[in-house]
Amino acid sequence: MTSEKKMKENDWRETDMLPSENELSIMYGTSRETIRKALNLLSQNGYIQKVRGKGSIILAMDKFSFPVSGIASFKELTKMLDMQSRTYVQELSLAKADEAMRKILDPAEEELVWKVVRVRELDGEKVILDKDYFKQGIVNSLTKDICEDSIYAYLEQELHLDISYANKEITVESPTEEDMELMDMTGFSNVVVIKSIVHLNNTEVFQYTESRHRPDKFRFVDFARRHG
Amino acid sequence: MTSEKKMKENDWRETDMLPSENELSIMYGTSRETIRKALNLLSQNGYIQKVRGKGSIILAMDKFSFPVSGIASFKELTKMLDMQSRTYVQELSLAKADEAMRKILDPAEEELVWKVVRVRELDGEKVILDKDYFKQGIVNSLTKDICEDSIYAYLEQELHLDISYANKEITVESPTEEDMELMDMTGFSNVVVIKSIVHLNNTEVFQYTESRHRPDKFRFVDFARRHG
DNA sequence: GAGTGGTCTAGACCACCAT
DNA sequence: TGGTGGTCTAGACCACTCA
Repeated sequence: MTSEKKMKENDWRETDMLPSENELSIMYGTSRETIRKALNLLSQNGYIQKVRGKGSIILAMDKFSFPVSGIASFKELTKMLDMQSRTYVQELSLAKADEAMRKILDPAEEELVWKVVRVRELDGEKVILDKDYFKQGIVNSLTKDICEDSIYAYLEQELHLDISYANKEITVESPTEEDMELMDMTGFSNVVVIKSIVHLNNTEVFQYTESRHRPDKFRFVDFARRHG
Repeated sequence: MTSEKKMKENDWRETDMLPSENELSIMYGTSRETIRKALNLLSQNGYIQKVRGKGSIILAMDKFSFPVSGIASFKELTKMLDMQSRTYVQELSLAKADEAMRKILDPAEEELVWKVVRVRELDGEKVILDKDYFKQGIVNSLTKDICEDSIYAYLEQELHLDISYANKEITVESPTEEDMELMDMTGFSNVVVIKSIVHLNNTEVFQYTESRHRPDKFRFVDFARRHG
């Protein structure tokens, strides 16, 4: 376990100021540079704010806000929000990549691509349509049970895939016929579309995802800091 | 100038692999830890991908993608995208904060709040409505000329404000009467609303902004890495 | 002036990747 | 096995804040 992780475990929320970096390095029996790396992580994740000459301020956290910006799975999110949810697997197929998918996933010659279409029900309403595409060279087998549970848990815990980062794009579009068919769209004339290209640790693209949300159920929150 | 900045200036785009950290530390005559801090910045900003045991991979950048995630001003964005743009100052007033603004900005007793409403025209269409609120204790004076040019350039270069970070929320809402009045909304039944609370370096809130976009002109791109 | 965070150093050990 | 990035150290100097 790294020192960064050790730091995170402790709770200083009672006060509004962290001990100084020198004090912390003594308290944790580690060097100041190591403490600084840990504090920078906390700062980047929006927990503290460092001010030169003064110290590190603990930021008030809204417990009901959560970062959607990271690579979080649907199952985690509903759990966190304590929502009634169900997942319906609409399609699970393995086929040759079409032109668009070939451009994005760049599969090997003769390599097939998984297509998973899932409908998410929140509090009794079908409000999210997830379309995932995986390269078979990386995800060899996939079952309906896995798709109904959590694909990401399977990829990370069973296949031990080293998932690295995603390029994301959020836009607002008109609903397609598929959207209107599979989601409860009466009274809504737009969908929010989140397109992600997910990379492995070696930068190889292995997944493309299109998550289509009914606009009233969409919310994007960003608390992350950009600079130290 | 810090070493991090020195590093960024150089262009290694021709190849697809960076020299090793040891080589770089010799080339730049600096320590490996310093090189590592610079590379971590590049990694967090999506320019490179570090792989243990191998090296640092230079990621292909789409020149037409740009991060909206940071605190970027409208003027910078239109310049970057080379778009025809105009800004109309619809309202510039100084008044007591109402209930909602008091909760967000937490002004001092008797402190007034600037309200700026601006309409953004892109390629001849009014598609963005920006509503900004500033505490007068921090922004003493504000003119129509400043609002038509760039408020942020004024705040940073003239007032030397130390702007730190913003909490952002993106949702999709129904247009208000004001939206329909001030923007070209015919044929559109939603607006994308980006709400930001902007903090100074000492964590004090000094600005609240609501940026309301016609959905066809909204696009949010995120290339930033979450972990090293 | 004492204390704070910001930056940098020269060296060390480790886990991982390639050959 | 040699090279790579990941982590950590003990010390240094600086810019800034506050009493």
